[in-house]
Amino acid sequence: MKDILHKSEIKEVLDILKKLYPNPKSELNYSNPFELLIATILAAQCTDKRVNMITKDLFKKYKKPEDYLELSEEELGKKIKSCGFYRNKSKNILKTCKILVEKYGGKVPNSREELMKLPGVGRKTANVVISNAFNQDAIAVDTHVFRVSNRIGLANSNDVFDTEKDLMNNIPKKDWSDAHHWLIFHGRRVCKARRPKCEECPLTKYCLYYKNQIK
DNA sequence: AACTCGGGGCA
DNA sequence: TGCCCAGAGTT
Repeated sequence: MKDILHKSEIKEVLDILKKLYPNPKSELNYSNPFELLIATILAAQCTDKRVNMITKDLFKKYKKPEDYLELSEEELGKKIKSCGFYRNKSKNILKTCKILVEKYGGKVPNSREELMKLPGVGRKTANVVISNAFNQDAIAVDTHVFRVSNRIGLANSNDVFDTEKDLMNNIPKKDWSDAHHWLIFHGRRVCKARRPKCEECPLTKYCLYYKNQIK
């Protein structure tokens, strides 16, 4: 028996989140699959605003995978330094670009399986790319989406894959993209990993985590 | 399952 | 100063 809210409660929760975060558009709104891929790799453990600062400059000169092959790890590392973990990210991006050129003709593959073979691309990044750039059914589960959705009862699993399935079952498809951002915003501002601000949260009426806490 | 990578924003 | 951050790879 899964500890998940009823359909009617889920609808109310989503309505509350919608009002709470009326403008859920991410800073990472790249239409180009390649730029979306690079921006999402950079976004690991880093806010979208900072990634946007980096890519705004980076993408002026480096638009295609081929463009990156002339860069050394040190050179690219310097350009992306402010987003953190820059040595790993630089190395992975250069390897990924090399693979994109040599194996995929400079294009970004459109399947999760192929994307996850690329260095620096895990399930979350792959899901971001296929859902946003290739219009496929997927919900990218990052730490915020995972924590918040499992706390309030939109999902019930300690596994990312099952959380994805729960969310896709419980949220209407038209809301997937927005709900992804609602959960992230709420996770950052209110439903934080440590010291969640339940006293400010309009979802406590429904929240299973809150109900378990107060007794 | 635990560890590593990390500069920068903010209290 | 210390805490925290739109993950992924390695051991």
